[in-house]
Amino acid sequence: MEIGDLAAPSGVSRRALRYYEEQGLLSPARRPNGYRDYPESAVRTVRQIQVLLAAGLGTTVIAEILPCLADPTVVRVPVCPELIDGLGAERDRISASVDRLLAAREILDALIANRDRPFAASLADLDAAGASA
Amino acid sequence: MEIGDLAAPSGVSRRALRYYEEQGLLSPARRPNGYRDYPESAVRTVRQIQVLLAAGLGTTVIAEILPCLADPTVVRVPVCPELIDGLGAERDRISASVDRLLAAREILDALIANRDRPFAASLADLDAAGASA
DNA sequence: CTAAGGGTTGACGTTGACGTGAGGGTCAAG
DNA sequence: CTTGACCCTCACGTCAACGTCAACCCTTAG
Repeated sequence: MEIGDLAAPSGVSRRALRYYEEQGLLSPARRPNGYRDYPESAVRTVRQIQVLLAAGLGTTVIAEILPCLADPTVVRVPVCPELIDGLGAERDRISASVDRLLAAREILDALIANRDRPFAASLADLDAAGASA
Repeated sequence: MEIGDLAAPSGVSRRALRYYEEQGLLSPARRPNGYRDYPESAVRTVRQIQVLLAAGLGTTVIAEILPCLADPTVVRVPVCPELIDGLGAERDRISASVDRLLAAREILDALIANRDRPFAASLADLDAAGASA
């Protein structure tokens, strides 16, 4: 499939796809005319990339773990060595982010719900989240 | 309290505090010598800012909702008008972010745990998260 | 007096994931 | 054979939340 066929349904821009390739996240084949030729599996890969990017992972880390996620039916995990430790750190970062996101959501919920009443509970939640950060 | 007294325990840099002021998030008084003079309540406010920033809210939005969070014991919510709708949108964004973060964490967990076994369940989770995005 | 360690205001640099043209091939349709 | 819709490769622009450096002032300890 060409870049447009991949971009449209994925909701990701062509520019982003070229950027992903530039960063080593995708390596589409090339047609004789130079056009990029993506396999069907690229759709899934792009979704993986999007999720990991949204989780705050950089393209370089994603480039490292993408091989471990590729073609699960065919290939085995290529034994990522000490990379695992880095992933643990990333995992912790994500967990912390989730906590802060939830705390922020509580604040917003309080603001939305109690549009003209005071709210002390949300501030307590805030302290809890702040202490964990 | 001076800027250093606020920065140190809050874990936020002096530069950040000046930036917050520049963005209208903080308005410390000034000593005769020009030094910023923060009230004790600024500690709490800074934590609020940090949480909301970490939630992906911009400084402009935070500047709008901070008055609604200030001095809950003294002031009442100043009736934020249609701002509430924007907050609802932010809330939804946060919820979506949480979903994606959890999906990403599942991927990482699968990678960490099954360091040499395949993993199909995490890919299903990925599809679910990708569909909601 | 002087050095150390605060503070102040600019103002430019950074980082990451792209946006946005510029300038130019390719290809099926009319 | 030209129009229009794709594609390509540079390559600079953007945006946000600061980092960093410069050049300067204020204050306290020795």
